[in-house]
Amino acid sequence: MSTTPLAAPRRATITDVAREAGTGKTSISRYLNGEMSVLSPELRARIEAAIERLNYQPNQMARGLKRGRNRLIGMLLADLTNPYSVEVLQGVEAACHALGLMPLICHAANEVEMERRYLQLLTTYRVEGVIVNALGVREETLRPVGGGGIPAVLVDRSVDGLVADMVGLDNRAAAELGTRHLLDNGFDDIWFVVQPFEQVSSRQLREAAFREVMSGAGGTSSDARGHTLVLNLAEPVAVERALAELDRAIDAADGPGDAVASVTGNATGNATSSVTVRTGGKGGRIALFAANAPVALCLALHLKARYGADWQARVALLSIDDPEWAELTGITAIRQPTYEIGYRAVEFLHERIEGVQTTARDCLLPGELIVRASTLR
Amino acid sequence: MSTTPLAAPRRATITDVAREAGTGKTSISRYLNGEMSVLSPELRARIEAAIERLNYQPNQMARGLKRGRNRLIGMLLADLTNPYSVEVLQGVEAACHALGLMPLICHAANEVEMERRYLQLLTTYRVEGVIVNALGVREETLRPVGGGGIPAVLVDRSVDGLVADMVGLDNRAAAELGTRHLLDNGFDDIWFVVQPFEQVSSRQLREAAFREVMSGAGGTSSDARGHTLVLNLAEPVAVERALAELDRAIDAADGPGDAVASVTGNATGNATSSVTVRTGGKGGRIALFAANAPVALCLALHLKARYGADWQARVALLSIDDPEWAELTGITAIRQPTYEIGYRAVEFLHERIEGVQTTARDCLLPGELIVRASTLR
DNA sequence: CTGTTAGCGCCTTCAT
DNA sequence: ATGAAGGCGCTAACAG
Repeated sequence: MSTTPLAAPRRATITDVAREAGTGKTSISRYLNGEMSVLSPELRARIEAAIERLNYQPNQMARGLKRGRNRLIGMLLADLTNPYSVEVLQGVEAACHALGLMPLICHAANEVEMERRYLQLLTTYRVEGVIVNALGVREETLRPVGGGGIPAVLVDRSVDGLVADMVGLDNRAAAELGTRHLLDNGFDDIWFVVQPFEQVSSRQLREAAFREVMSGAGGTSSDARGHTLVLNLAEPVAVERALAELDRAIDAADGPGDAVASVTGNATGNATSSVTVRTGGKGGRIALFAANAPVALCLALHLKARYGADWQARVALLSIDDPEWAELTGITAIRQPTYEIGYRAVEFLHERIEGVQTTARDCLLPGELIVRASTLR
Repeated sequence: MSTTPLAAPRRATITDVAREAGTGKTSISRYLNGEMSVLSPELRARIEAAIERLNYQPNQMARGLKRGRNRLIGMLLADLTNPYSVEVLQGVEAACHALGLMPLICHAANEVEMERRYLQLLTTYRVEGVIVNALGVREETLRPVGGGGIPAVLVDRSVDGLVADMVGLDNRAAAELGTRHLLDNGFDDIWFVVQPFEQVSSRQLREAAFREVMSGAGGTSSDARGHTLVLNLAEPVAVERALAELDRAIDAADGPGDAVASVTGNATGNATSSVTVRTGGKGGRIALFAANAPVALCLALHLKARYGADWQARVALLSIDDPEWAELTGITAIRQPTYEIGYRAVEFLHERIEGVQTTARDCLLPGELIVRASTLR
């Protein structure tokens, strides 16, 4: 209704309130900090009124400066574009809310340089702790943080050389779960597709677990073959090359009866070639195991472009991460307990901030397999 | 390599640096603020060295307290789950980066109460301005902000009663673009599906523009029918009901030549069964115009569940917003210039912070139609 | 060119 | 139960 007044002179300070309430700053401060028991009901009422009248709101910065803690924590995200991040964030926010913390969210957009800058910026704002889910974090990058005295907890990936709490998916179990599912459903030619994993512990673990299960399966079941394909999403040409390799395998695997030889190598140039001989039947349908949602999306888009809307008839797709389009497209997925990951991360951090000195803890949460049409039969 | 030292005594202060450099705080301060021209090269070098040695990093909070500005701006998002928000955010971050601002990102998770709390919290941290993309913002909610003296710029929606800059999609043009596209491609039964739009200006505008075009079309072309369907995503039962209504329409419109009776009920048990007799030709295919991505996703999921993977053969889907799964599923979309929206918002805000006093400005950016298989033929 | 002196808004002894 | 004084880390006049 009424137009808001344009006059916005200057926010009331504690001094203003004191004057308005006819008392000293100390009492106001006490009121603000909830030390009610030490204030006469009378004074308390006056203060309350003054605050109301002046629409006073304490300046967090000033409080922080004085008491040394500003209730700010940093949350460094490598990639908000990844639904995983947003979901984790929800948990983080909920926990912060519950613990009276304010998360400073920083989005590095997959740029290592950004990560460094943000970390340094957070430090500059004297955040009380940091939750890190970054790409290029190396021990030295985090030095100003982990070492500099401000507590840090890692999400999804650990950083070697840096001892810190970390919380994330139980990668081994998840990769095993997925691989077994594929094997159990008769797929004997499985491609694990993952972004460059040398630097990222979670990817490493997933890939290793996949390989382990596959090699075990080789002995047990007929002769399942497992391949690892690296998909460097940041390098379009590398992606091209990797996908082409995949296409060859798919084409070769398709169709019944006749034997086909396929030579494959990985994208890093450090080619790991493998020769496989198919023996046919419907069972020849290849299965793709995407290490995370971005990879799965890339694969799905490519396959759809190449084989048409019906691409799933030729290839099965399973992904770690359960993005919103998974249900729509019918791919099976391993959903991460993202919300809880975020929540726990904050809890850990909070404990550290409160001075807990335990040795670094790891919290590995289980993933949930969501079977959809893609990997059945 | 080396384990990070656990000793993390206390961050160096400007005083420490001064002592270390054998000079006064003022010079340090000058150095920090880039007033190099006023420092002897010699002193400057000593300062540089001292800072390096102590790994000193100025305390932003303290600076902010003193100079009255902390370079912090608030960014209130109604729903980070909506890809739109994340994309806008990227623009915001880029702009902040360029302008030396630090965005404090707040995610209200579609809860009006949260929005209020965050707004108040931001105020408490003395942010210099706020970018608001909220759900339940009413003039009074923003009072502490817009009126309280701290500049605000609105994104995507305007708030009546509140005069402030706003930047967003040119909703009228976008809705027209989409509707015309549908009409041009022979669809004569179009459903505009939107979340409750009484409170949200952008939704209102889109719906109105849709209706306008449709009524115009009724006169010109044959006799196109336009419907508006409200989908309250927050109310599962309401969603059920709305989707059931849609199903009826789809069943009725479908199929060529021969008459077919189909009985349908929805899953809630609260069955709204309907017997329909199809009469039409291919032209009878209904088109759905989703007002944004969340709506489109909801529709797509439902349709897929009801009509199977081939649902697009029965219904065409066009959406404002171009989520990552749009390409995958082949629906046509109107992509918003999200990045630019975010970028401009920050620019506006920055100007306000710098004291620009112009009357409230609106910046309406055009959407881009991306035609895909769904709405062709 | 460089250092001294006051605060910014708040919390915290320490008296009263 | 209440208030006065000092200081958190930094900047901004003023002197030298």
